[in-house]
Amino acid sequence: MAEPSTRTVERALVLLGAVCDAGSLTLADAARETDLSASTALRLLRTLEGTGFVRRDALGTYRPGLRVVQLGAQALGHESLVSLAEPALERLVERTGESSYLSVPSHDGEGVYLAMREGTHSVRHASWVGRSIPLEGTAVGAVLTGGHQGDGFVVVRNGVETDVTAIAAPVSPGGRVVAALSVVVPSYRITEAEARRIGALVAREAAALLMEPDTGTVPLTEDLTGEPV
Amino acid sequence: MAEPSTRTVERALVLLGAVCDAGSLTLADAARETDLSASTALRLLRTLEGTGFVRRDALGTYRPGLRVVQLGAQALGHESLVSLAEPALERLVERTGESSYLSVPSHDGEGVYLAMREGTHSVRHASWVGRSIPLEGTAVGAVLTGGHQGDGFVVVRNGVETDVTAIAAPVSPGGRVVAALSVVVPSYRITEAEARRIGALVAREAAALLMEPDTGTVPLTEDLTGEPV
DNA sequence: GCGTGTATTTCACTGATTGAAACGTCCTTT
DNA sequence: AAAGGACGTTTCAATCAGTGAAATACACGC
Repeated sequence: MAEPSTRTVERALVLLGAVCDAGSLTLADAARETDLSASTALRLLRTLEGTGFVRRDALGTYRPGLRVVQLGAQALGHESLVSLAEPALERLVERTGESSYLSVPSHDGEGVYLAMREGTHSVRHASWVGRSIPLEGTAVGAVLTGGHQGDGFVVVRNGVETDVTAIAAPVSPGGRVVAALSVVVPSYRITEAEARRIGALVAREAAALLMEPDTGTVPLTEDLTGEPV
Repeated sequence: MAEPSTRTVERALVLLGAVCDAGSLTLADAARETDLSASTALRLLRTLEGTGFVRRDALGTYRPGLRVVQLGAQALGHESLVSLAEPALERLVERTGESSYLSVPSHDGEGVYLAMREGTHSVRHASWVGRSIPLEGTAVGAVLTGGHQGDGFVVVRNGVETDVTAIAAPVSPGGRVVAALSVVVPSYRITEAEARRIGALVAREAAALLMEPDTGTVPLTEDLTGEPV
Protein backbone atom coordinates (compact mmCIF):
# COMPACT_ATOMS: atom_id res chain seq x y z
CA MET A 1 0.00 0.00 0.00
CA ALA A 2 2.92 2.24 0.60
CA GLU A 3 4.82 3.04 -2.56
CA PRO A 4 6.99 0.28 -3.84
CA SER A 5 8.52 2.45 -6.47
CA THR A 6 11.90 1.65 -7.83
CA ARG A 7 14.57 4.13 -6.93
CA THR A 8 16.63 3.58 -10.04
CA VAL A 9 13.79 4.29 -12.41
CA GLU A 10 12.69 7.31 -10.46
CA ARG A 11 16.16 8.75 -10.66
CA ALA A 12 16.38 8.14 -14.38
CA LEU A 13 13.04 9.86 -14.93
CA VAL A 14 14.04 12.86 -12.86
CA LEU A 15 17.18 13.03 -14.92
CA LEU A 16 15.16 12.91 -18.11
CA GLY A 17 12.95 15.69 -16.84
CA ALA A 18 15.96 17.80 -15.99
CA VAL A 19 17.40 17.42 -19.46
CA CYS A 20 14.10 18.29 -21.11
CA ASP A 21 13.57 21.27 -18.85
CA ALA A 22 16.99 22.66 -19.52
CA GLY A 23 16.98 21.74 -23.19
CA SER A 24 20.69 21.15 -22.95
CA LEU A 25 22.56 19.93 -19.93
CA THR A 26 26.09 18.85 -19.20
CA LEU A 27 26.72 15.72 -17.19
CA ALA A 28 28.02 17.58 -14.16
CA ASP A 29 25.06 19.96 -14.19
CA ALA A 30 22.63 17.10 -14.52
CA ALA A 31 24.25 15.29 -11.60
CA ARG A 32 24.13 18.44 -9.48
CA GLU A 33 20.54 19.19 -10.42
CA THR A 34 19.39 15.74 -9.39
CA ASP A 35 21.70 15.17 -6.41
CA LEU A 36 23.29 12.16 -7.98
CA SER A 37 26.89 11.13 -8.05
CA ALA A 38 28.53 11.74 -11.39
CA SER A 39 29.02 8.06 -12.05
CA THR A 40 25.39 7.24 -11.37
CA ALA A 41 24.15 10.10 -13.51
CA LEU A 42 26.43 9.01 -16.29
CA ARG A 43 25.22 5.45 -16.17
CA LEU A 44 21.58 6.45 -16.18
CA LEU A 45 22.02 9.01 -18.91
CA ARG A 46 23.75 6.35 -20.97
CA THR A 47 20.78 4.07 -20.82
CA LEU A 48 18.51 7.00 -21.62
CA GLU A 49 20.75 7.67 -24.56
CA GLY A 50 20.71 4.08 -25.71
CA THR A 51 16.94 4.13 -25.83
CA GLY A 52 16.74 7.44 -27.65
CA PHE A 53 15.26 9.41 -24.79
CA VAL A 54 18.24 11.72 -24.73
CA ARG A 55 21.05 12.30 -27.16
CA ARG A 56 24.47 13.86 -26.96
CA ASP A 57 25.47 16.60 -29.28
CA ALA A 58 28.95 17.07 -30.66
CA LEU A 59 30.03 18.91 -27.52
CA GLY A 60 29.00 16.06 -25.29
CA THR A 61 26.10 17.81 -23.60
CA TYR A 62 22.82 16.00 -23.24
CA ARG A 63 19.67 17.02 -25.06
CA PRO A 64 16.14 15.66 -25.24
CA GLY A 65 15.99 12.73 -27.60
CA LEU A 66 13.62 11.92 -30.39
CA ARG A 67 11.89 9.19 -28.46
CA VAL A 68 10.51 11.87 -26.20
CA VAL A 69 9.12 13.78 -29.14
CA GLN A 70 7.74 10.60 -30.62
CA LEU A 71 5.96 9.47 -27.49
CA GLY A 72 4.69 12.95 -26.78
CA ALA A 73 3.19 13.24 -30.22
CA GLN A 74 1.63 9.80 -29.96
CA ALA A 75 0.15 10.67 -26.60
CA LEU A 76 -1.36 13.80 -28.09
CA GLY A 77 -2.67 11.90 -31.05
CA HIS A 78 -4.57 9.25 -29.17
CA GLU A 79 -7.51 10.33 -27.22
CA SER A 80 -5.21 11.17 -24.35
CA LEU A 81 -5.59 14.88 -24.90
CA VAL A 82 -9.32 14.52 -24.90
CA SER A 83 -9.46 12.59 -21.68
CA LEU A 84 -7.03 15.03 -20.11
CA ALA A 85 -9.20 17.93 -21.14
CA GLU A 86 -12.54 16.48 -20.17
CA PRO A 87 -12.38 17.48 -16.50
CA ALA A 88 -11.38 21.00 -17.50
CA LEU A 89 -14.33 21.29 -19.90
CA GLU A 90 -16.57 19.97 -17.19
CA ARG A 91 -15.40 22.62 -14.77
CA LEU A 92 -15.75 25.38 -17.35
CA VAL A 93 -19.36 24.45 -18.02
CA GLU A 94 -20.03 24.19 -14.33
CA ARG A 95 -18.54 27.58 -13.65
CA THR A 96 -19.92 29.46 -16.64
CA GLY A 97 -22.94 27.49 -17.79
CA GLU A 98 -21.72 27.95 -21.36
CA SER A 99 -20.64 25.47 -24.03
CA SER A 100 -16.91 24.71 -23.87
CA TYR A 101 -14.58 23.24 -26.47
CA LEU A 102 -11.18 21.70 -26.96
CA SER A 103 -9.75 22.31 -30.41
CA VAL A 104 -6.56 21.51 -32.27
CA PRO A 105 -5.17 22.77 -35.57
CA SER A 106 -5.84 20.43 -38.46
CA HIS A 107 -4.92 21.55 -41.94
CA ASP A 108 -5.63 24.13 -44.59
CA GLY A 109 -5.78 26.83 -41.99
CA GLU A 110 -8.57 25.23 -40.10
CA GLY A 111 -9.08 23.80 -36.67
CA VAL A 112 -11.19 20.98 -35.32
CA TYR A 113 -13.26 20.54 -32.21
CA LEU A 114 -11.77 17.52 -30.46
CA ALA A 115 -14.03 17.53 -27.44
CA MET A 116 -16.91 19.55 -26.14
CA ARG A 117 -19.32 19.96 -23.29
CA GLU A 118 -22.63 21.64 -23.89
CA GLY A 119 -23.64 24.53 -21.72
CA THR A 120 -26.49 24.37 -19.28
CA HIS A 121 -28.44 27.44 -20.40
CA SER A 122 -31.41 26.67 -22.59
CA VAL A 123 -30.07 29.17 -25.09
CA ARG A 124 -26.57 28.01 -25.76
CA HIS A 125 -24.02 27.60 -28.48
CA ALA A 126 -24.22 24.19 -30.09
CA SER A 127 -21.68 22.38 -32.23
CA TRP A 128 -20.15 18.92 -32.44
CA VAL A 129 -16.93 17.03 -32.15
CA GLY A 130 -15.23 16.92 -35.52
CA ARG A 131 -16.66 20.24 -36.65
CA SER A 132 -13.99 22.29 -38.38
CA ILE A 133 -13.61 25.98 -37.76
CA PRO A 134 -11.64 28.60 -39.61
CA LEU A 135 -8.54 29.98 -37.96
CA GLU A 136 -9.08 33.42 -39.46
CA GLY A 137 -11.28 35.70 -37.50
CA THR A 138 -11.93 33.34 -34.62
CA ALA A 139 -10.70 33.34 -31.06
CA VAL A 140 -9.59 29.74 -31.34
CA GLY A 141 -7.69 30.60 -34.50
CA ALA A 142 -5.92 33.52 -32.91
CA VAL A 143 -4.82 31.27 -30.11
CA LEU A 144 -3.77 28.31 -32.26
CA THR A 145 -1.76 30.38 -34.70
CA GLY A 146 0.26 31.53 -31.79
CA GLY A 147 -0.03 35.29 -31.89
CA HIS A 148 0.59 35.73 -28.21
CA GLN A 149 -1.66 38.11 -26.45
CA GLY A 150 -1.46 40.07 -23.26
CA ASP A 151 -3.70 38.28 -20.86
CA GLY A 152 -3.22 34.74 -22.08
CA PHE A 153 -6.63 34.63 -23.70
CA VAL A 154 -8.49 36.04 -26.69
CA VAL A 155 -12.01 37.37 -26.90
CA VAL A 156 -13.72 37.65 -30.26
CA ARG A 157 -17.18 39.18 -30.26
CA ASN A 158 -19.44 38.45 -33.23
CA GLY A 159 -16.64 37.14 -35.42
CA VAL A 160 -17.22 34.43 -37.99
CA GLU A 161 -20.30 33.36 -36.14
CA THR A 162 -22.46 36.37 -35.54
CA ASP A 163 -24.34 36.66 -32.28
CA VAL A 164 -21.77 34.77 -30.24
CA THR A 165 -18.68 35.76 -28.33
CA ALA A 166 -15.82 33.27 -28.22
CA ILE A 167 -13.20 33.21 -25.51
CA ALA A 168 -10.14 31.04 -26.06
CA ALA A 169 -6.84 30.28 -24.37
CA PRO A 170 -3.85 28.22 -25.47
CA VAL A 171 -2.66 24.90 -24.11
CA SER A 172 1.02 25.43 -24.69
CA PRO A 173 3.49 23.34 -22.78
CA GLY A 174 7.03 24.41 -23.42
CA GLY A 175 5.93 27.35 -25.52
CA ARG A 176 4.39 25.32 -28.32
CA VAL A 177 0.67 25.69 -28.78
CA VAL A 178 -0.88 22.26 -29.17
CA ALA A 179 -4.52 22.98 -28.50
CA ALA A 180 -7.04 25.62 -27.47
CA LEU A 181 -9.65 25.66 -24.78
CA SER A 182 -12.61 27.88 -25.49
CA VAL A 183 -15.98 28.98 -24.21
CA VAL A 184 -18.65 30.27 -26.58
CA VAL A 185 -21.37 32.56 -25.29
CA PRO A 186 -24.40 34.18 -26.93
CA SER A 187 -23.27 37.79 -27.12
CA TYR A 188 -26.46 39.28 -25.78
CA ARG A 189 -25.87 37.98 -22.31
CA ILE A 190 -22.24 38.81 -21.78
CA THR A 191 -20.47 42.07 -21.02
CA GLU A 192 -16.85 42.95 -21.69
CA ALA A 193 -16.03 42.59 -18.03
CA GLU A 194 -17.63 39.17 -17.80
CA ALA A 195 -15.83 38.08 -20.93
CA ARG A 196 -12.54 39.03 -19.35
CA ARG A 197 -13.39 37.17 -16.18
CA ILE A 198 -14.25 34.05 -18.13
CA GLY A 199 -11.09 34.61 -20.15
CA ALA A 200 -8.99 34.46 -17.03
CA LEU A 201 -10.78 31.29 -16.04
CA VAL A 202 -10.23 29.63 -19.41
CA ALA A 203 -6.61 30.70 -19.42
CA ARG A 204 -6.08 29.17 -16.01
CA GLU A 205 -7.71 25.91 -16.97
CA ALA A 206 -5.69 25.77 -20.17
CA ALA A 207 -2.47 26.38 -18.31
CA ALA A 208 -3.34 23.81 -15.67
CA LEU A 209 -4.34 21.18 -18.19
CA LEU A 210 -0.89 19.70 -18.44
CA MET A 211 0.26 20.35 -14.91
CA GLU A 212 0.30 18.04 -11.99
CA PRO A 213 -3.17 17.41 -10.65
CA ASP A 214 -2.10 18.77 -7.27
CA THR A 215 -0.73 22.12 -8.34
CA GLY A 216 -3.15 22.39 -11.19
CA THR A 217 -6.45 22.64 -9.43
CA VAL A 218 -7.96 26.05 -9.53
CA PRO A 219 -10.23 26.74 -6.63
CA LEU A 220 -12.74 29.34 -7.63
CA THR A 221 -15.71 30.38 -5.59
CA GLU A 222 -17.04 32.87 -8.04
CA ASP A 223 -20.19 31.98 -9.89
CA LEU A 224 -20.26 33.07 -13.49
CA THR A 225 -23.28 31.21 -14.68
CA GLY A 226 -25.61 34.09 -14.13
CA GLU A 227 -28.19 31.60 -13.07
CA PRO A 228 -30.50 32.16 -10.16
CA VAL A 229 -29.20 30.31 -7.20
CA MET B 1 33.39 0.77 -23.22
CA ALA B 2 30.73 -1.84 -23.59
CA GLU B 3 27.33 -0.74 -22.45
CA PRO B 4 26.83 -0.32 -18.77
CA SER B 5 23.16 0.30 -19.14
CA THR B 6 20.82 -0.36 -16.29
CA ARG B 7 18.41 -3.15 -16.87
CA THR B 8 15.72 -1.75 -14.62
CA VAL B 9 15.56 1.59 -16.37
CA GLU B 10 15.60 -0.03 -19.76
CA ARG B 11 12.68 -2.19 -18.82
CA ALA B 12 10.74 0.75 -17.51
CA LEU B 13 11.35 2.69 -20.69
CA VAL B 14 10.29 -0.21 -22.87
CA LEU B 15 7.17 -0.43 -20.78
CA LEU B 16 6.52 3.27 -21.26
CA GLY B 17 6.99 2.88 -24.98
CA ALA B 18 4.56 -0.01 -25.06
CA VAL B 19 1.89 1.97 -23.26
CA CYS B 20 2.35 4.95 -25.57
CA ASP B 21 2.35 2.78 -28.67
CA ALA B 22 -0.82 1.03 -27.68
CA GLY B 23 -2.47 4.14 -26.31
CA SER B 24 -4.10 2.00 -23.70
CA LEU B 25 -2.74 -1.16 -22.19
CA THR B 26 -3.77 -3.50 -19.44
CA LEU B 27 -1.20 -4.73 -16.96
CA ALA B 28 -1.22 -8.29 -18.25
CA ASP B 29 -0.86 -7.12 -21.84
CA ALA B 30 1.97 -4.81 -20.90
CA ALA B 31 3.77 -7.62 -19.10
CA ARG B 32 3.31 -9.93 -22.06
CA GLU B 33 4.41 -7.34 -24.55
CA THR B 34 7.63 -6.68 -22.70
CA ASP B 35 8.37 -10.19 -21.48
CA LEU B 36 8.24 -9.19 -17.85
CA SER B 37 6.70 -10.97 -14.93
CA ALA B 38 3.46 -9.43 -13.84
CA SER B 39 4.85 -8.33 -10.54
CA THR B 40 7.80 -6.57 -12.11
CA ALA B 41 5.64 -4.86 -14.68
CA LEU B 42 3.28 -3.72 -11.97
CA ARG B 43 6.09 -2.29 -9.87
CA LEU B 44 7.63 -0.43 -12.78
CA LEU B 45 4.31 0.88 -14.04
CA ARG B 46 3.61 2.10 -10.53
CA THR B 47 6.72 4.21 -10.48
CA LEU B 48 5.90 5.48 -13.96
CA GLU B 49 2.50 6.35 -12.64
CA GLY B 50 3.90 8.07 -9.58
CA THR B 51 5.99 10.33 -11.80
CA GLY B 52 3.14 11.12 -14.16
CA PHE B 53 4.53 9.27 -17.16
CA VAL B 54 1.53 6.99 -17.27
CA ARG B 55 -1.84 7.13 -15.62
CA ARG B 56 -4.60 4.68 -14.95
CA ASP B 57 -8.07 5.32 -16.20
CA ALA B 58 -11.24 4.36 -14.43
CA LEU B 59 -11.01 0.75 -15.62
CA GLY B 60 -7.48 0.37 -14.37
CA THR B 61 -5.77 0.24 -17.75
CA TYR B 62 -2.62 2.22 -18.26
CA ARG B 63 -2.44 5.22 -20.56
CA PRO B 64 0.23 7.74 -21.47
CA GLY B 65 0.50 10.37 -18.76
CA LEU B 66 0.72 14.10 -19.00
CA ARG B 67 4.42 14.12 -18.23
CA VAL B 68 4.96 12.51 -21.60
CA VAL B 69 3.05 15.27 -23.32
CA GLN B 70 4.85 17.90 -21.30
CA LEU B 71 8.31 16.64 -22.07
CA GLY B 72 7.45 15.97 -25.69
CA ALA B 73 6.33 19.52 -26.20
CA GLN B 74 9.38 20.86 -24.44
CA ALA B 75 11.64 18.67 -26.51
CA LEU B 76 9.96 19.83 -29.71
CA GLY B 77 10.34 23.41 -28.57
CA HIS B 78 14.06 22.96 -28.15
CA GLU B 79 14.35 21.46 -31.60
CA SER B 80 15.58 24.42 -33.55
CA LEU B 81 15.22 22.63 -36.84
CA VAL B 82 11.45 22.57 -36.50
CA SER B 83 10.92 26.29 -36.38
CA LEU B 84 13.49 26.74 -39.10
CA ALA B 85 11.75 24.27 -41.36
CA GLU B 86 8.20 25.40 -40.82
CA PRO B 87 8.26 28.25 -43.36
CA ALA B 88 9.89 25.95 -45.90
CA LEU B 89 7.20 23.31 -45.40
CA GLU B 90 4.59 26.00 -45.75
CA ARG B 91 6.05 27.10 -49.07
CA LEU B 92 6.33 23.54 -50.34
CA VAL B 93 2.66 22.90 -49.65
CA GLU B 94 1.75 26.17 -51.23
CA ARG B 95 3.73 25.41 -54.39
CA THR B 96 2.87 21.72 -54.75
CA GLY B 97 -0.37 21.21 -52.85
CA GLU B 98 1.15 18.04 -51.41
CA SER B 99 1.97 16.95 -47.87
CA SER B 100 5.49 17.92 -46.83
CA TYR B 101 7.71 16.61 -44.06
CA LEU B 102 10.86 17.27 -42.11
CA SER B 103 12.52 14.10 -40.85
CA VAL B 104 15.63 13.26 -38.91
CA PRO B 105 17.45 10.02 -38.19
CA SER B 106 16.58 8.44 -34.88
CA HIS B 107 18.62 6.25 -32.60
CA ASP B 108 17.41 2.89 -33.81
CA GLY B 109 18.24 3.12 -37.45
CA GLU B 110 14.97 4.61 -38.51
CA GLY B 111 13.74 8.07 -39.29
CA VAL B 112 11.20 10.22 -37.54
CA TYR B 113 8.90 12.93 -38.84
CA LEU B 114 9.73 15.99 -36.79
CA ALA B 115 7.42 18.43 -38.53
CA MET B 116 4.82 18.23 -41.24
CA ARG B 117 2.31 20.21 -43.17
CA GLU B 118 -0.63 18.50 -44.80
CA GLY B 119 -1.31 19.03 -48.46
CA THR B 120 -4.34 20.80 -49.81
CA HIS B 121 -5.63 18.17 -52.22
CA SER B 122 -8.50 16.16 -50.87
CA VAL B 123 -6.56 13.01 -51.75
CA ARG B 124 -3.29 13.48 -49.96
CA HIS B 125 -0.67 11.65 -47.99
CA ALA B 126 -1.32 11.74 -44.27
CA SER B 127 0.99 11.02 -41.38
CA TRP B 128 1.94 12.57 -38.07
CA VAL B 129 4.78 14.10 -36.16
CA GLY B 130 6.62 11.38 -34.26
CA ARG B 131 5.83 8.69 -36.83
CA SER B 132 8.86 6.55 -37.53
CA ILE B 133 9.74 5.48 -41.02
CA PRO B 134 12.23 2.90 -42.26
CA LEU B 135 15.41 4.10 -43.88
CA GLU B 136 15.51 1.20 -46.28
CA GLY B 137 13.62 1.67 -49.47
CA THR B 138 12.43 5.18 -48.78
CA ALA B 139 13.44 8.49 -50.31
CA VAL B 140 13.96 9.98 -46.89
CA GLY B 141 16.14 7.04 -45.94
CA ALA B 142 18.27 7.33 -49.03
CA VAL B 143 18.83 10.96 -48.23
CA LEU B 144 19.51 10.50 -44.52
CA THR B 145 21.92 7.65 -44.96
CA GLY B 146 23.94 9.91 -47.13
CA GLY B 147 24.24 8.06 -50.40
CA HIS B 148 24.88 11.18 -52.38
CA GLN B 149 22.90 11.55 -55.50
CA GLY B 150 23.24 13.47 -58.67
CA ASP B 151 20.64 16.15 -58.57
CA GLY B 152 20.54 16.80 -54.87
CA PHE B 153 17.27 14.95 -54.40
CA VAL B 154 15.86 11.44 -54.45
CA VAL B 155 12.61 10.19 -55.94
CA VAL B 156 11.18 6.86 -54.84
CA ARG B 157 8.04 5.71 -56.56
CA ASN B 158 5.89 3.11 -54.79
CA GLY B 159 8.54 2.16 -52.26
CA VAL B 160 7.67 1.06 -48.76
CA GLU B 161 4.35 2.79 -49.09
CA THR B 162 2.73 1.66 -52.25
CA ASP B 163 0.74 4.15 -54.29
CA VAL B 164 2.80 7.13 -53.28
CA THR B 165 5.88 8.80 -54.65
CA ALA B 166 8.26 10.38 -52.18
CA ILE B 167 10.67 13.14 -53.09
CA ALA B 168 13.35 14.01 -50.56
CA ALA B 169 16.37 16.27 -50.29
CA PRO B 170 19.07 16.56 -47.63
CA VAL B 171 19.59 19.34 -45.16
CA SER B 172 23.33 19.07 -44.86
CA PRO B 173 25.30 21.94 -43.44
CA GLY B 174 28.98 21.31 -43.94
CA GLY B 175 28.38 18.12 -45.84
CA ARG B 176 26.89 16.27 -42.91
CA VAL B 177 23.25 15.24 -43.40
CA VAL B 178 21.21 16.13 -40.35
CA ALA B 179 17.71 16.06 -41.75
CA ALA B 180 15.60 15.55 -44.82
CA LEU B 181 12.88 17.62 -46.39
CA SER B 182 10.36 15.62 -48.35
CA VAL B 183 7.15 15.84 -50.33
CA VAL B 184 4.91 12.82 -50.66
CA VAL B 185 2.52 12.55 -53.58
CA PRO B 186 -0.08 9.98 -54.61
CA SER B 187 1.65 8.33 -57.53
CA TYR B 188 -1.32 8.44 -59.87
CA ARG B 189 -1.19 12.17 -60.27
CA ILE B 190 2.50 12.73 -60.81
CA THR B 191 4.74 12.21 -63.82
CA GLU B 192 8.49 11.74 -63.90
CA ALA B 193 8.98 15.26 -65.11
CA GLU B 194 6.82 16.74 -62.42
CA ALA B 195 8.64 14.70 -59.79
CA ARG B 196 11.93 16.14 -60.96
CA ARG B 197 10.51 19.62 -60.93
CA ILE B 198 9.32 19.17 -57.35
CA GLY B 199 12.65 17.57 -56.52
CA ALA B 200 14.48 20.69 -57.57
CA LEU B 201 12.12 22.73 -55.46
CA VAL B 202 12.62 20.55 -52.39
CA ALA B 203 16.37 20.58 -52.88
CA ARG B 204 16.37 24.35 -53.05
CA GLU B 205 14.36 24.70 -49.87
CA ALA B 206 16.52 22.16 -48.10
CA ALA B 207 19.69 23.92 -49.08
CA ALA B 208 18.34 27.31 -48.05
CA LEU B 209 17.02 26.04 -44.77
CA LEU B 210 20.10 26.79 -42.74
CA MET B 211 21.10 29.96 -44.49
CA GLU B 212 20.64 33.48 -43.32
CA PRO B 213 17.91 35.07 -45.40
CA ASP B 214 20.11 37.91 -46.64
CA THR B 215 23.72 36.83 -46.61
CA GLY B 216 23.21 33.33 -47.93
CA THR B 217 25.73 31.99 -45.48
CA VAL B 218 25.37 29.28 -42.90
CA PRO B 219 25.67 30.71 -39.42
CA LEU B 220 26.16 27.36 -37.70
CA THR B 221 26.38 28.18 -34.06
CA GLU B 222 24.22 25.48 -32.75
CA ASP B 223 24.66 21.80 -33.00
CA LEU B 224 22.00 20.09 -35.08
CA THR B 225 23.42 16.63 -35.26
CA GLY B 226 21.37 14.05 -33.51
CA GLU B 227 23.57 11.03 -33.56
CA PRO B 228 27.11 10.27 -32.60
CA VAL B 229 29.27 8.49 -35.15
C1' DG C 1 54.08 24.82 -14.45
C1' DC C 2 49.81 24.21 -11.17
C1' DG C 3 44.91 24.03 -10.02
C1' DT C 4 40.25 23.35 -11.08
C1' DG C 5 36.51 21.31 -13.40
C1' DT C 6 34.95 17.78 -16.25
C1' DA C 7 34.06 12.99 -18.27
C1' DT C 8 35.13 8.35 -17.66
C1' DT C 9 36.47 3.70 -15.75
C1' DT C 10 37.04 0.39 -12.02
C1' DC C 11 35.53 -2.26 -8.26
C1' DA C 12 34.00 -4.10 -3.68
C1' DC C 13 29.85 -3.69 -1.14
C1' DT C 14 25.07 -4.04 -0.33
C1' DG C 15 20.43 -3.21 -0.51
C1' DA C 16 17.38 -2.50 -4.16
C1' DT C 17 15.31 -5.31 -7.66
C1' DT C 18 13.46 -9.61 -8.87
C1' DG C 19 10.01 -13.41 -9.91
C1' DA C 20 7.74 -17.49 -8.07
C1' DA C 21 4.13 -18.37 -5.32
C1' DA C 22 -0.07 -17.48 -2.96
C1' DC C 23 -4.37 -14.84 -2.60
C1' DG C 24 -8.78 -12.49 -3.71
C1' DT C 25 -11.91 -11.27 -7.33
C1' DC C 26 -14.32 -11.13 -11.29
C1' DC C 27 -15.48 -13.36 -15.29
C1' DT C 28 -17.05 -17.36 -18.51
C1' DT C 29 -17.90 -22.16 -18.94
C1' DT C 30 -19.79 -26.52 -17.61
C1' DA D 1 -23.59 -24.11 -8.27
C1' DA D 2 -19.28 -25.54 -9.01
C1' DA D 3 -15.15 -25.43 -11.73
C1' DG D 4 -12.00 -23.17 -14.46
C1' DG D 5 -9.35 -19.35 -16.04
C1' DA D 6 -7.55 -14.62 -16.24
C1' DC D 7 -6.27 -10.67 -13.96
C1' DG D 8 -4.41 -7.52 -10.33
C1' DT D 9 -2.11 -7.55 -6.17
C1' DT D 10 0.90 -8.71 -2.17
C1' DT D 11 4.67 -11.13 0.06
C1' DC D 12 9.31 -12.60 0.63
C1' DA D 13 13.93 -14.77 0.37
C1' DA D 14 17.79 -14.86 -2.89
C1' DT D 15 20.91 -12.52 -5.58
C1' DC D 16 22.29 -9.74 -8.75
C1' DA D 17 22.13 -5.31 -10.51
C1' DG D 18 22.89 -0.69 -9.06
C1' DT D 19 25.77 2.24 -6.23
C1' DG D 20 29.36 5.75 -5.14
C1' DA D 21 34.10 6.58 -3.65
C1' DA D 22 38.27 6.64 -5.65
C1' DA D 23 41.47 6.64 -9.41
C1' DT D 24 42.45 8.04 -14.20
C1' DA D 25 42.58 10.96 -18.06
C1' DC D 26 41.66 15.17 -20.39
C1' DA D 27 40.93 20.16 -21.16
C1' DC D 28 41.09 24.58 -19.85
C1' DG D 29 42.59 29.17 -17.37
C1' DC D 30 45.91 31.62 -14.79
